Amino acid sequence: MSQPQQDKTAITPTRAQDFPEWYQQVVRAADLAENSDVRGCMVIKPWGYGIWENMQRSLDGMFKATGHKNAYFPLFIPLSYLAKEAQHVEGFAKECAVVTHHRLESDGQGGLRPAPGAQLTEPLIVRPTSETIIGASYAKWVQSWRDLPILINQWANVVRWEMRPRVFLRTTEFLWQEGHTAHETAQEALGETDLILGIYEKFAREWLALPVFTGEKSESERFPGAVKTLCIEAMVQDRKAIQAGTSHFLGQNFAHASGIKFQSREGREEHAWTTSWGVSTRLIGTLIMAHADDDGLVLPPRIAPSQIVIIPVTPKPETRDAVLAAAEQLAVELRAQTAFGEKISVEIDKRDIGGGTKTWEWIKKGVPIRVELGPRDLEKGSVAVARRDRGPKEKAFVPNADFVAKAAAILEEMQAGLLAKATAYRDANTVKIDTKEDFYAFFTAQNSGKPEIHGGFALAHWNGSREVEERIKDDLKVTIRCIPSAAPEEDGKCILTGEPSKRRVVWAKSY
RNA sequence: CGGGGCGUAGCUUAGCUUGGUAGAGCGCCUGGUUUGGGACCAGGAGGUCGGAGGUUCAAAUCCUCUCGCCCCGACCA
Repeated sequence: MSQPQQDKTAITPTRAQDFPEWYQQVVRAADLAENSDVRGCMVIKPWGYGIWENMQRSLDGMFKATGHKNAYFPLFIPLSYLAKEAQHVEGFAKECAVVTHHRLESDGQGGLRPAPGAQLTEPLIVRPTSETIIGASYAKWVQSWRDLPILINQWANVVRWEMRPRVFLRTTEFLWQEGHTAHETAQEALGETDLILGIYEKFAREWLALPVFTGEKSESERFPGAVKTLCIEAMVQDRKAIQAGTSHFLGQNFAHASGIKFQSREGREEHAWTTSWGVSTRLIGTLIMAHADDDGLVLPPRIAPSQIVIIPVTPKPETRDAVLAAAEQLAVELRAQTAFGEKISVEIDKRDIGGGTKTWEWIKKGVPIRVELGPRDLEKGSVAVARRDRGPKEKAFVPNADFVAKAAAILEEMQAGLLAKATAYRDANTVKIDTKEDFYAFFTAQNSGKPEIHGGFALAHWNGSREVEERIKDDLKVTIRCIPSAAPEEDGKCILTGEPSKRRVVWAKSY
């Protein structure tokens, strides 16, 4: 049966029909990334990588502004380093790629095999995270309290051999930044952990248009080896939670493991207090699931690789050159405008393909503003402006100069609109729950065979025990996403045991 | 690693039960007609049917082994 035109969506299935499949289709339709021949490893295509570059640039600026510097440490970590921190080994040993040889030889059948004579005396692991190898350097660098703090970040790739990969959300190799700092006192290190969490929260809100809960992880969700893990948690459109960034206070655990010692102001030998923190290409997956719709990606203007695309309409060869020249001129004028404190980014799509196809490609890629410019517009001195936060057919004909003058304001309005929409959605699906029955009902789908979108964030009391968490996880696959830092103290009863509790925590199903 | 499923053109796949040597749609290329719009018509390129072995006059199809991928669980930025 053919669908009426207005019901047709660019992405099938829709979010409501099959959210995970919709996600995959958006990644493909927006030309962000594709699976490679290597299991769990993706190829990030230019449009996807452009988003990552913008994320890098913005975050990097904020790290630098708070005194951090970039450096780079090895991809390979000696196996023995990982073993230095007990919790850390337990957390990562199961998912490590291991390098055992340094040479290949012919296997006599036209193929290659690792040369038996070229076995490494100590295997190397491909970093799943760099605490241990960076710690080894810090141990050499730090002698005195005067050498502290060390505030370093690195942009790198890491490998975690996960069981079930999913593009951007959980890939075997992923790109991230990992900050590693060492401090003289616990208090200073805790301050660093908070500072970074604040940067992550600000970045999520102001750049990604994502409202997030900030808070601390419960013991069972903590980073392996950390004393305290802070996080930002976002809600996406299937109402699940996604951990979008973490900032860990590592106490002296890794300093002991790596031997980061210094002589204090009092002349005593002490271990440094360290932190580590990171966000990854998972943020791109988060962005997609939070903002995209049934016509494809919707990009917050502040993070879009191109904020405006100009689509020249060239129906007749005789007007083609004039239209292209006008498009170039419009691009120059727009690029002179400033939005969010930076030059507006503009792209002209001159490809020789059908106009409709071209328009839909840009809708699916989520470019914030599409501008059509054709011969009739030239005569009238106007352009046709379409916004990604409005319907695909909706366009406004505005005088050229007016559009140039208003472009920045439109982009900023769209950015604010996306945040408002995401916040309203998050708030509408965040509920206080006080009884076990309500809690279980909230997280149980009506249709168990093919669960519909359900649940959300539940703010509920908890007795603080690991047993309750595990019970709820086993029953419902629901976990504590964070113990929110902003939540006021409030007397209540644990959702499961009825024991007294001082504070509500955030529960949700998660990615 | 347990339990299911699947590997046929760039993508989605038909054919396999009942062996006779490969078909479609989309995409791609060329030409034409269109053109404020995901258009239409015509022609064309592209496949050692995941790999190896076996049965047979003959294998995408039957048998054995092997590799890879997807889904469901435990784990995770």
